[in-house]
Amino acid sequence: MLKPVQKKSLSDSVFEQLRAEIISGRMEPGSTLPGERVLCEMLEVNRGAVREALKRLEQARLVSVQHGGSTTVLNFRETAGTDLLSTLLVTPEGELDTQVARSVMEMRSALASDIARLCAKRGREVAGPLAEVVEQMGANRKDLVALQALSLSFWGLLVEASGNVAYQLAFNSLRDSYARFSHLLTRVLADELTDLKNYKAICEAIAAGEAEDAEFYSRDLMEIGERQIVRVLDTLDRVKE
Amino acid sequence: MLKPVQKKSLSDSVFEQLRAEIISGRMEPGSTLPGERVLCEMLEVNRGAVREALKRLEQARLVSVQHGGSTTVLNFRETAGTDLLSTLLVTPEGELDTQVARSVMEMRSALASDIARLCAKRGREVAGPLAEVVEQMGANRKDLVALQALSLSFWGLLVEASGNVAYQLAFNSLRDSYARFSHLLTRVLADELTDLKNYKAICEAIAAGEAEDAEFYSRDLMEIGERQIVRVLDTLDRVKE
DNA sequence: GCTGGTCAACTGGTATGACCAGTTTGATTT
DNA sequence: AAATCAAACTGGTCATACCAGTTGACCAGC
Repeated sequence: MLKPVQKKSLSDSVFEQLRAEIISGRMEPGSTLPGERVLCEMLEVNRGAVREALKRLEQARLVSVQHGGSTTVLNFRETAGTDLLSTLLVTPEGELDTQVARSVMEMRSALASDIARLCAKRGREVAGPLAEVVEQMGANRKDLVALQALSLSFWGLLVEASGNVAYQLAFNSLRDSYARFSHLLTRVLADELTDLKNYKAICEAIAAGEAEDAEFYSRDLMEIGERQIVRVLDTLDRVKE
Repeated sequence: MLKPVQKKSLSDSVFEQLRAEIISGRMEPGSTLPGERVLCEMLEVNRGAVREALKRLEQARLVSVQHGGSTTVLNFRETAGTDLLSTLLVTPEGELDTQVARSVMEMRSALASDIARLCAKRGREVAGPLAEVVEQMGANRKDLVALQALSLSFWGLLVEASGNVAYQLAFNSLRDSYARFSHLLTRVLADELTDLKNYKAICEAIAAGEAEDAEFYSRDLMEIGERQIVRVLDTLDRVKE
């Protein structure tokens, strides 16, 4: 399968470079960035490119820039939003950050169960489309990659029907993080993806408006995958020592 | 109390204007934005300002711009991160969006209980500083505004000690949303803020490493505030009809 | 009739150099 | 020592030119 080649603009490169410096900690929170004109020289680009990159960093809450003053590095852990997760998931060395991965899995479990609960409470109309997805999962029970996509659809429907935008936005960030490593997780999540019984149970609980059941089965389902992934992460950590 | 006046740059204004158009739905997802040069004319600013604003919109995942092609509006509900919450909390008319507020409160409850649980599991060393905050809360039990700040410190410590970056980043967005209306919530949250017994119970559960207790008391505490706020939100909705 | 090439007219991306507007600094004045 | 003020920073705005992808109409050539 061929993928579209990714093309980066200058300001994108500048942005990524500065972001890496900040996230890695090489630029400490509170320290000041070089002036725009200096950055131009160092990076050998024009000032417009630098400014566009700085605006993006500001939007991501990684830096704070003030007219006349200087641009300072923020403590992103205390300011950034969840959209930074997919970036944090990759260490400066390009490897998977296991601690961040654990965080993502924990959040996934917590959100999923509450999403299902809310859905049973006030989004029962989604049970129909949901059942269709589960049916397709049944038809593709041997194709893990297809199941991955269907599972994402399943939870996408659920989170939308939950009527909770906060969860939806957090879900977006989790999904983006997931996308970065989905190919590695296909097999690790096999048990969860093929647990059709649980998907159906969630579906039925929502259709029946049984919030507690929906919450219970979701938590159960999530814990299956979380357990497996944590096991892999623990192994990874042990190997690296 | 005087507050520093906020000074907006041109690109900030452009950004906010376009963001409002997108969030309000006046610009539909999938539709294309006018070209940069056209925007310049319409907004009467130079192209640099427009481009900086577009970069920020891109970073916030509200639009997608491609070289040579056109700039299209994204469905922010399916792409943005939690940092958009504080913006969504205010309707185009400048009022509080009660549905978003409910979402925020629900997420708060879900996160808080899991944060406390994780803290008891692997962040017990925070019990000391935590106890200090609780002690200060006791000393200021009559000053609701002080209690608000201390409560934020309490949860800030907790989320940091939980060792879960995903929760920390989500917490940042919740905190920002909260900040916008904290003055209105001072009295509504009075019962929660003065429930010292519960704060202490959480504190002790964490010190003892009792994850289930920490989770239970947190959920209990959050539900106090959530119940009150939901009651107010329901009233607001009823009045507006 | 289809494929593939070419070209013009879009779109956004980069570059430059000037100037405006706040902030900081430090020498000067009181 | 404290207040003052002007240079020398910093970022913000601007106009203009040109580079670089994208699109679609058009036109060979098989």
